[in-house]
Amino acid sequence: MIKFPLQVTPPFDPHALFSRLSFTGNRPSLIAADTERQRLIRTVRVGPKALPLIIDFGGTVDAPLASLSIPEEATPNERDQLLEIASHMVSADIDLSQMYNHFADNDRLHSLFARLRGSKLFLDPDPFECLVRTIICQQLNLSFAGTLIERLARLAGEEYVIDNRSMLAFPTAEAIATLSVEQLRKVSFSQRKAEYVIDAARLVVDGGIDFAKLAAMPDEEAIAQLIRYRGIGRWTAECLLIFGFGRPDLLPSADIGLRNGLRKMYGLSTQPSASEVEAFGKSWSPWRTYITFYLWESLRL
DNA sequence: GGCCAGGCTAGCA
DNA sequence: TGCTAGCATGGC
Repeated sequence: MIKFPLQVTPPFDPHALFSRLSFTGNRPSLIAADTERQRLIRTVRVGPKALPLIIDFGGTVDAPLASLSIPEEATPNERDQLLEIASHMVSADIDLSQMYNHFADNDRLHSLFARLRGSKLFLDPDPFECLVRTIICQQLNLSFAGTLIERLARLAGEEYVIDNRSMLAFPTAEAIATLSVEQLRKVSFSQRKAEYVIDAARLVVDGGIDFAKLAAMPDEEAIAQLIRYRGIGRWTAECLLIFGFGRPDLLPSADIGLRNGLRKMYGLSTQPSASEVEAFGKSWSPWRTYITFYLWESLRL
């Protein structure tokens, strides 16, 4: 492996990222997290090719250090893409100090920010993986969703050894598109979830879903395009824009985690409805994604 | 054992 | 347009 520095805008605290990974049902076969060494290991796709990468963290919250290790045989083009993907995954360019300053006189948000200072979203390396992961997560506890994601990867993804670990590459759309509903049923997917995942892969393969085009659209236009497809509702489209594209200002108002987080922050006796969430979140632009993320995070503190 | 889980669809009024 | 039963399985 050959190592390159990875610039990450401070403040940045990688500890939050590690504890969050297990909380959200990640399996080490997909993303290995070595908390002691502050090291993340996984494979990502550059085109159809799966390439391993290792991200190491260090430094301090206000002067973070990060590095990216990739295979020596990577071409210059692959190297550039891997650097871009790694930077995207750790939300390197996000400047949290702007958000902290923007809401400096909001007491509730201020204390939320103080407890989670430096927490950044950890994004999926590519939108297809994000879409499939999100569909699997629909209406399931995250732990079981993580199990299903690993089983899907075992059925259709390649196996690799990285850093002396046996790892799985997240499958390509082409590989998932060739699976049968029965194969997924056998590993505890529901009938519908199996259909949604395979249908999504086929849509990506045949160009019905074009991530390059979606990436160029404003949030609402992209959501409108995506929810035309069976199995992709508003929440799924919003999560794709958040975790796939890193869009900063989405409020997934139907999300259970967000509603529970709001309930906790405001000490509400019942879970707020989606329209109440909208009302709460009205003043959070242009940082609604990150405030949503901080409310998710607040649930495990 | 029962309720819930970082929803979505189809069917109905 | 708005509402809701049903989905399916595992975690707690």
